[in-house]
Amino acid sequence: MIFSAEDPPLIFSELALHERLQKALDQQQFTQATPVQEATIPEVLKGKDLIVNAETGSGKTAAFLLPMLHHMQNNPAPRSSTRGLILVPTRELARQVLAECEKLAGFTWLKAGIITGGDDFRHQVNTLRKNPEILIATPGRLLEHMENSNTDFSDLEYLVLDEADRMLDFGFSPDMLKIADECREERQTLLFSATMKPKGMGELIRFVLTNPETITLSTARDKHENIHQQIMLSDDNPHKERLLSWLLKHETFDKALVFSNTRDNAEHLFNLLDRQGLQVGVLHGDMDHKHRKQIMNRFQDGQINILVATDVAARGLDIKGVQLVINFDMARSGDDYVHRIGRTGRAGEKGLAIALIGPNEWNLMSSIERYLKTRFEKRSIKELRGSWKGPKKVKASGKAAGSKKKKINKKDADKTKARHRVKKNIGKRRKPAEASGTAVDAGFEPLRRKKS
DNA sequence: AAAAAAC
Repeated sequence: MIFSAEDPPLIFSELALHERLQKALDQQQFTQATPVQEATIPEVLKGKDLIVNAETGSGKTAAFLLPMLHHMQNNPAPRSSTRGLILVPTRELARQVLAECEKLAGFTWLKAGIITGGDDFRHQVNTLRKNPEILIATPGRLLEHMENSNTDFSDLEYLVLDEADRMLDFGFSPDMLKIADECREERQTLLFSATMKPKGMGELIRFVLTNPETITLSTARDKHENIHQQIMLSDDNPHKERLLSWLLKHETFDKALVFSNTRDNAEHLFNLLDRQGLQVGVLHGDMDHKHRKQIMNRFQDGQINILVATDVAARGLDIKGVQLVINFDMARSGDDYVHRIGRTGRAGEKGLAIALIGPNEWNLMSSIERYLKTRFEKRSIKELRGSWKGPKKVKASGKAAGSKKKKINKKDADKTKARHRVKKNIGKRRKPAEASGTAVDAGFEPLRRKKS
């Protein structure tokens, strides 16, 4: 099923949600449902298993919270154990989902609890004893509680995987399978992401879901119309650092998010910008939980306006005022890139995303361009212009290619590349189907040669 | 090759 955002918007009251939920929506002045909410809420209420694809910042969280809360509010089950379990990939995202849940459920008696690493274990045992209807959790700590028999999912009605492709990838899938195995079989399972590719994970999905319906909202990764995307070619990291400082000092933004591919480099960039007197913080998985919380709070309420982070901050986080995203290192895949830049341009706002591209990131960048079916705008800063102008033009078939004057018509060049790519892909499709799984998952991988 | 998620 494919929905278009061009249909007239639906007013929340038409969904006939429970009056106490409607009251919370009114209070927060949410009058119109977003397209993903409009498409998903009725289907969840019908009891279907769903795979939902919708772009970053389109309102997916409320799309699963509202129908869950509505159903629970209309069907009280005071003696039931956990009724809804929501799994997310990071602690920060868990806190955010909890906050949204508490807001929407504010006029009901429904309760939500949070179970993540880093927080006090015994305190969480107490939370679980109170038996809230909804649990929001990261997999690792939840499994510990499960092993200690602190949980009971034998009555579970809803299992939700937020950032579902991430939750089912290699890093998380063993934990996910263990958790899903303990959940009541007659439950309803909902998968949400901006970059979900059901074909790439057939077996996992069959294990977790029953007769799922797929809902795909248009423009998941095709358009990103409200995010202006640019690249800057850079010689090396020192050059990138000069570009970074320049951008942070000359661009106008309320908040900026800078992505680095490693924790070490995130720390390094933080120190660099901090020494320059910028209001900056850093976030990565090697920091203790208290510090992580503190930095997030400070970024949220504007005490710092620049956050340097690893991919811990790439998915799901909804921080008001992030108008600039800088990829100091290019994202490792097209999907990672989509999630990173999706921290800006949320809920119809405008945003700017700039990737600094070093000589060894050229191939990565162009494979992401092909994956997104887009061409990034090249930008350079006069005062900081580097010497590297991109890769040397490679000749097509041994004919003269040395002359720099000879410019290839851009459209022709694109066509040539497209043909080349199609041929490669045809070759791949003829291979046995088992190869397709990993190839599709990685985002840009289909365009790369396999390592035999 | 590397981020995240457990203690």
